[in-house]
Amino acid sequence: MQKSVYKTRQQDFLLSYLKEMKGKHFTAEEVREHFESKEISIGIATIYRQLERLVADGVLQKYFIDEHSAACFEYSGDDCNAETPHFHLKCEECGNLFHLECDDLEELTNHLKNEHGFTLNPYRTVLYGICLSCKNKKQKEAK
Amino acid sequence: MQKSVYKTRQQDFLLSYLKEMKGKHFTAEEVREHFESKEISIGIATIYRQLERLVADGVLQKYFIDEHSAACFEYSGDDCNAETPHFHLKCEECGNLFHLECDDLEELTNHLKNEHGFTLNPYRTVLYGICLSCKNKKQKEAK
DNA sequence: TTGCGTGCAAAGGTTTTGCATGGCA
DNA sequence: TGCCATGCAAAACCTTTGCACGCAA
Repeated sequence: MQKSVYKTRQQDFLLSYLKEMKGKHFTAEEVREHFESKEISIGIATIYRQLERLVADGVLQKYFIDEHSAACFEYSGDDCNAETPHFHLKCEECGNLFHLECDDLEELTNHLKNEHGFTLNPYRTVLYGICLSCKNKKQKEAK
Repeated sequence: MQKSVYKTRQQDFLLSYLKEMKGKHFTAEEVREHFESKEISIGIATIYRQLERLVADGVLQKYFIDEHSAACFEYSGDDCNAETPHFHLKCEECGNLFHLECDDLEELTNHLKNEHGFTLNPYRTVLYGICLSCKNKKQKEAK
């Protein structure tokens, strides 16, 4: 997918909404609902096409939280590296999504790059596990 | 989903196949094809139901490699911790999947646990990024 | 005027579900 | 015999695609 040649009403609406949602994640369906509630009509196919284009441009990040539910998108600005990237921690128990600042995990990124030649994409990566409160809950139950 | 109450022919076939596939990953469809080629008929619904049950039991791990393609399953034995767990590295460029031994990333696991109270599930986690050969390829192209 | 972007509806692929049947205990 | 597991087909779900039309440049 390449950059758009024409500017359209829909693109403007979309982009301004995405910027508004910076730091939050959303699905294609949620975008559609947002505009529906504002009585702005944008076809779902257009939304998918535009989101996909923005992902290709690197303006938008795409990742999956729940297996086989809708894809999540997140606005990360025009230049990923200028922003503070973060990892996503997903609790398998309660389903909550935590954002983890990249600083903490720079080691990981560097380790992968230096030792394994693997350039990690923190945006797309979701770390699964159990969060603290759920772990505590589980331990109590076990007693 | 709870443990099965009755033992069935299909469960036996499935489990022995899964053990055979230890360390490799497979989709529900691939399981179906395997048995079809052996002229053993197991309905796809049964396969999904059994796989899901085994995931709940912790015997099987489930993760997604490609966004919105089929889920991957992987047999990890009766006790995850007794085995050598590994992470999955997925190259966004060539699509290859690399297995990464846990030893290397124990630091990460410990860091998350100690600093953030997050107990990582390495099996389910897929780290996305660019592998070395793809990175080299890209740099050549850029010249 | 040219051809890209849009919208609709249909199709696509994976997974889940309802319901009748088969088979384990 | 009672009830769980199975199989089939249909449905559900998210996403992509074909095609005609509208609109930006």
